[in-house]
Amino acid sequence: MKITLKDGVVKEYDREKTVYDIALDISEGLARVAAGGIVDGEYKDLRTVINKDCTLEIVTVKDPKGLSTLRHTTSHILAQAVKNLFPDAKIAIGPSIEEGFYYDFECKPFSREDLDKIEAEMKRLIKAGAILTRFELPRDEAIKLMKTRKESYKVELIENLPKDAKISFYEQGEGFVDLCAGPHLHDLKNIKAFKLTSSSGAYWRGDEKNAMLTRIYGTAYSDKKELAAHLERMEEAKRRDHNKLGRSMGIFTTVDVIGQGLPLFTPKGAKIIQTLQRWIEDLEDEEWGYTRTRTPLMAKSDLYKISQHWDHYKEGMFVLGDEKKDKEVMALRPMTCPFQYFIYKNEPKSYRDLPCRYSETSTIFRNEDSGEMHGLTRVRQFTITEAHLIVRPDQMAEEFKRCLALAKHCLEVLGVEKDVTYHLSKWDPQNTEKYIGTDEDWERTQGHIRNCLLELGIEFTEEEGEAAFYGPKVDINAKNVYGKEDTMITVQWDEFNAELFDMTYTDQNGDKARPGIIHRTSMGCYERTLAWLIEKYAGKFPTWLCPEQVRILPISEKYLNYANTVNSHLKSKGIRSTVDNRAEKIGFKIREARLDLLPYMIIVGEKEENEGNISLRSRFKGDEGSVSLEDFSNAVLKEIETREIRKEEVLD
RNA sequence: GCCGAUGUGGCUCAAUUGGCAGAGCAGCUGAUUUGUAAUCAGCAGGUUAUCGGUUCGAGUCCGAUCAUCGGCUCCA
Repeated sequence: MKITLKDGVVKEYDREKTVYDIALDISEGLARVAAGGIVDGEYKDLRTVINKDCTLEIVTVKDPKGLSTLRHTTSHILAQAVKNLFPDAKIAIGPSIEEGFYYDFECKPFSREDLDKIEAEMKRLIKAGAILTRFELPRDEAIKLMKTRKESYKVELIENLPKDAKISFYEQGEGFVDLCAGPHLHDLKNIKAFKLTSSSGAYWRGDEKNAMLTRIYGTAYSDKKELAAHLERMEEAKRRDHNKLGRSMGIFTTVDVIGQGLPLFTPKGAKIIQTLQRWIEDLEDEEWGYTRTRTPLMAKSDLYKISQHWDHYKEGMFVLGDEKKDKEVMALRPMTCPFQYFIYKNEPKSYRDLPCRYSETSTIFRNEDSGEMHGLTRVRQFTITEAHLIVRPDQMAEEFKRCLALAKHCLEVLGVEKDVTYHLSKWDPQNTEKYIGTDEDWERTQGHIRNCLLELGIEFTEEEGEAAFYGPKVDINAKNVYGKEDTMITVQWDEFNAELFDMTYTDQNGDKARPGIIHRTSMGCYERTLAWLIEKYAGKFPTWLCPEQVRILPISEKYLNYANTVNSHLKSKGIRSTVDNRAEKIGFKIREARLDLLPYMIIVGEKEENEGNISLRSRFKGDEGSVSLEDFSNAVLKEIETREIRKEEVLD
């Protein structure tokens, strides 16, 4: 195999030793070393890559760059295989993504059998083992090349590139050429482990006005072992999936005739949500200076016209009545903001009254598109403890930071503070008609939020086009078990609504002044938060959140009285305990309590009754032997009151 | 909303080319009174998501609707 190195030197390599030999050449300055470099003794993970300047580079596929290059090249092989098997297919784009890659085609939908055939063809191409070469063409010639190959999507892509651009292509064997900026693996034999995972539809260029293409998702790893580990992780994720686990644990269900996006919470699920709600409400009121409001679940359309939601989101609202026929048209509320504004406006406010922190556990309704609904994370009715802080301009930053601090506290208590990412959601300067306010308004308010985040030392990214139409916000996001990101908490900086609703206060000079508004949640909506907790803990909730915290298992009915005594003792302390009074063997009762993921089991029989104590079995340590009831109940009570998250120490 | 897949007792799954809807677990009843992950026996449970069509005959074939799942788009 001949390879032209950076400075034109042509070298002959023994294919089996290529990677090692090129590594030697790198040490002599003939090729370049990738970031991450070469790891001693790990030559098996090294791959050669063709760079944009046509140099070869050694990367290790454990590095992000190497891994994404490997996946990107695999996506090109996918394109080639699809073209071989379905010659009418047109190729669109095929990038690497976080867990793998995809490629979009204009083609009939693919079945699993199709994917298997495509995989087989890919394996054949990889075995044939072409060496990739890169070449560049002037824009005109590049368009001509793709036109002769009838690749209209590629033509469109090139036409959107600058007129004087040189367009790069990669040739990857058997005459297949794909438009690509690169880099790519140099040698197809470097693809050692890949899998096509699924197929779906996707709009060309992500725009629903465009054609629906057929997308194939796949993944690739440096070797078969890592691929197998990834697939095993996916299986584990499926086991934790709240939509599966939440249903099988009897936390929620859905019913055809009730409707899509309208989950029903069973006593178990309702108890968890009630526990969360009581905690949040008391925390806000007793420690963070909030007051509670209670406002209607619906309002006349006039209200939403003032707030401008009617213009922006009418399609997403449940409207009661017909605008053309009815004198009064109502809508179920899609948010609580304006209702609380009118609580503020109920009485004149002085600068001394501010900040007003109004919180309400409110149920809101959004008519999501039918394809959007998912488990508990995307529903048409949800409940959220949301607040609106009406504050003086000089208080905005301080209050905003306090909201972030409260959010952080809530995340810590739930044990998920390390699982989130913070985002400064900004407007889209290219799409200003979607937003209220001027360029300066947005730069200023976004700047305020940026400063708050920096002052708190929070790591964050900035996202354009993610703001609310009335202001920028901090979104705190978490990933579900499959890696898909959802917003859990939001804190928004709003300088517009006070004007829309003519909210004022009297300042120190006796003049009317305009307050600012902070919209915020201290924790996500209960549905989504519950989903997140189910997945985080795989159903093994911290004790304070468990609907059933202790189950007492009498050895036989003879000890039922003692079991009831123990139960009464625990209940009197506010511990959620029950007695399993069935005439079953103890092993059977333990098995069921284990499957129900209970934190604590108490076993009582002759020995315990005589000695006046209990035998304890916990989810954390297994069989803990004999303990005094008083010690146990005090310890559990403390665990519940401090909302402790105990580590599991046994894996039986 | 768009592309695709799926839908059989509470759950997991059977049912040959269109030919009697079945099992395990869960449930109920009875027996068993049990010492750290499954005691035994019996009983009951179904308009095969719904509606319509083809057929002598439909869980199976066709159509529509509903729901669930994987994505896309959207998400105040």
